[in-house]
Amino acid sequence: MTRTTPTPELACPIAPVVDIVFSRWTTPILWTLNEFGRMRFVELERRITTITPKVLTQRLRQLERDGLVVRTYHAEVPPRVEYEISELGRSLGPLFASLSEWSGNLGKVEAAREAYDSRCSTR
Amino acid sequence: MTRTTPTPELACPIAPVVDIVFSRWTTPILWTLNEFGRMRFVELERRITTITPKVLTQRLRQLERDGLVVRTYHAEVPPRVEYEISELGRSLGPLFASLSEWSGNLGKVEAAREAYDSRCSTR
DNA sequence: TATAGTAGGTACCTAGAGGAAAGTAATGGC
DNA sequence: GCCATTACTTTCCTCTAGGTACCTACTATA
Repeated sequence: MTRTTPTPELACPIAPVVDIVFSRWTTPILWTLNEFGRMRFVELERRITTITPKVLTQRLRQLERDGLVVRTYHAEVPPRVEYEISELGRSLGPLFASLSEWSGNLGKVEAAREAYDSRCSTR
Repeated sequence: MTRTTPTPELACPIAPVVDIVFSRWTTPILWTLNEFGRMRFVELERRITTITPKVLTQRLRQLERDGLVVRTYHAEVPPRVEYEISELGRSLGPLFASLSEWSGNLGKVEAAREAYDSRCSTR
């Protein structure tokens, strides 16, 4: 988790970024906050329908620690907590846009898979 | 693995791309092949120093199936296999460049972490 | 004869991410 | 008195990516 020395596989300079930004749940959370703005815990939970509260809390804490998300706690009667993307997080916007654009190629990936699978099953 | 129906968390349109391209080892493999061109198995193994042959094979097979990497087998005396990035894989180039650029922000992430940790330990 | 090199395959194990379900504190509404 | 709501926390369990270690076939070279 805490890598003090850059590990050798990081001869690849983008691996650390992937580590921080792109995992199963951090990506949907960041994308949602970037797309729809400030939001409460339950609202996030409802948008990212399949996430469990435990995991949502874990990922949000991690993203807050990494400075990508800002958490605001309002000590009210039913507690109210708001999450929003930080300035640093917002700087990922163009990246998300590129990814969104590249997702147009998912059809090609699917086609490649089918071709590969039929090549293997027929022989 | 084989998601026939788009799962609900994929209300986030970039999650599937992340699934295919960004994991611990697929990223360094794709980046290396994109950066240094066609390469043999052992050469990849040596560049990505900490990967084990088992995992390298697994990831290469997956990337080949997804159409991102092309494998060429030469039935020679000591067998020779070459891997290169496909055209589809090459289309990830700009993305990698953006990521590489964003990695300049890793210092900010580290600073945010230290700030967060000191905030928690002092109270 | 033995060793090294290539491109893997196989069996077994561990760690960490994530899922399920229930609990918690505080209080307003019925 | 009881339930609902919010934002979690806790416990327990599963599943899979990845690691370790060893094996394979084939041959050139020392």
